Amino acid sequence: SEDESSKGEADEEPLYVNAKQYKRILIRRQARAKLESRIPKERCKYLHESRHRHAMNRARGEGGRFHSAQEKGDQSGSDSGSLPMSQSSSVTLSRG
Amino acid sequence: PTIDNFWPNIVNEVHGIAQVDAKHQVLPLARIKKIMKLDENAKMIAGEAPLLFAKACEYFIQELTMHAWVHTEESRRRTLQRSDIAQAIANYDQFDFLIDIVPREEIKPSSAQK
Amino acid sequence: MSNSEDSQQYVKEEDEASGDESDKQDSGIMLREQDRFLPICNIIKIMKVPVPQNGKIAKDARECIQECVSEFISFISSEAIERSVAENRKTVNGDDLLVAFSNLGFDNYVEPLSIYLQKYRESNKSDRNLFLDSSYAQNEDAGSTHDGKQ
DNA sequence: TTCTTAGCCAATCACCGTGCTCGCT
DNA sequence: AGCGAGCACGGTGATTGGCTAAGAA
Repeated sequence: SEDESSKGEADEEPLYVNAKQYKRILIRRQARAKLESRIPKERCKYLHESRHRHAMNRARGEGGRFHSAQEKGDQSGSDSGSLPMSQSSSVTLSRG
Repeated sequence: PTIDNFWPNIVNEVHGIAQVDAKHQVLPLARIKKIMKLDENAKMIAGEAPLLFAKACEYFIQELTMHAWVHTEESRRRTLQRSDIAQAIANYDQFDFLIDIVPREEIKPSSAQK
Repeated sequence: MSNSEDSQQYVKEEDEASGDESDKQDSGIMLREQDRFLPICNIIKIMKVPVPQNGKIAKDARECIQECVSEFISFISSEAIERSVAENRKTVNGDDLLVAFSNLGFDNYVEPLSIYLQKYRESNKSDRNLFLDSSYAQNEDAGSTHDGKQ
C-alpha cells in the first residue's frame, strides 16, 4: 500500500483502476510493448488478395449485391433478359 | 433482456446444455489458442482452455456490447459506435483492463463521464 | 525459374502485407490481423445478440470489440499461465483459467464456466467409458472427484 | 438539411478441425 | 497409462465490394 497509486506513462489512466486488475494491466502493457514492433500500425483494406479479386469478379445484381447464377463466357444471347422474374411481382427494393 | 438479468440468464442457459459439443463453436478454437500462444510465457495449453475461452468470449462480447448499446440509446442513435464502447468501458470497473485499448479520450464530447 | 531457395517468405501473396505506406520495420515476423484477432464475422454475429433487430453496428465498433476480445483472452491467459508456472506445471488447464477469472474480478464468469467445464469433462469421460470399457463397468457414481482404481 | 456509411447478397479458398506420430510426465 | 505439440489433409464457412437507404452530422 505505497505505490498503489496508479500512474500512467503511456496512456493517461484514471486516478484508480480495478485493484484486482491493476497488476495484470501493467504486465500486459509490457507484453504489448514487446509485440508492438511486429504489429502494423494500421489495418489493411482487406485480408486476402485472392478473396478481394474473387469479390471483384463476382456477378452482381443491380443494387450492387452479389448475385448467383453467373453465366461464364459469352454466349449468343438468345434472350437478353436478365432477371429471372418468376411472377409479376418484382419489387425488391427495400434494404439499402 | 436487461443488464441485471444477463448473468442469471447465462447460468440458466448452461444448465440447459445436455452435452457439450466442442465441435461447433461460434468462435474458432484454433484461433483462440493462437492468441493465447502470443504470450511468451505460454508453453503448453490444455484442450479445455480454448473451449472455456470460446464461451467466455461470447459472454464478454455480449456484455460489453449490451453496456455500450445503453449509451447508443442515450444519444438517441440507432448505430452503435466506438465512442459508446469507450463510455461503457469507463463506467464499469470490470472493463478497466481495456484502458489502453480504448483510451478515455475516445469518449465523444458533450457527454460527461462519471 | 522455379524457386531454388526461399529463406523465409512471410508474405503469402503479392499484396502489401505490412508495408502499407513506407513502414518496413520487422524485428522478427510481422503479425497479421488473422494472427491477433478472432474472425470479424463471428464477432459481429455475437454482437448482434443483445442489439435490437433494427439496430446497426458501426465498422469502428466491430473492430474495437475485436481488439477488446483479444486483449480479454491475453489478459486472462497471462494470469492463468502465471499460476500454472507457480505450481510447476507446463500446461495451462481449465482450473487455472477459472482461478484467473476469479482473481481478476470476473466473478460472474466463474459459475457458468465451471458448469460448462464440468459438463465437458463428463462428456469426454462418458464417451471414453462407452467406447473403451463398454463391457466393463458403466457405473455412474456421483461424487467421485478422483479416478478410483478398482 | 447534407453527406457519410452499414447492410445486403453468396462463391471461392484460407483456415479450422481431425487424425495421426512423437515427445513428456 | 494419458495428454499436448506438430504436422498433413480435406471440408467449409469467413471473407468480400457496389449500391443506396438509414441515419449520423
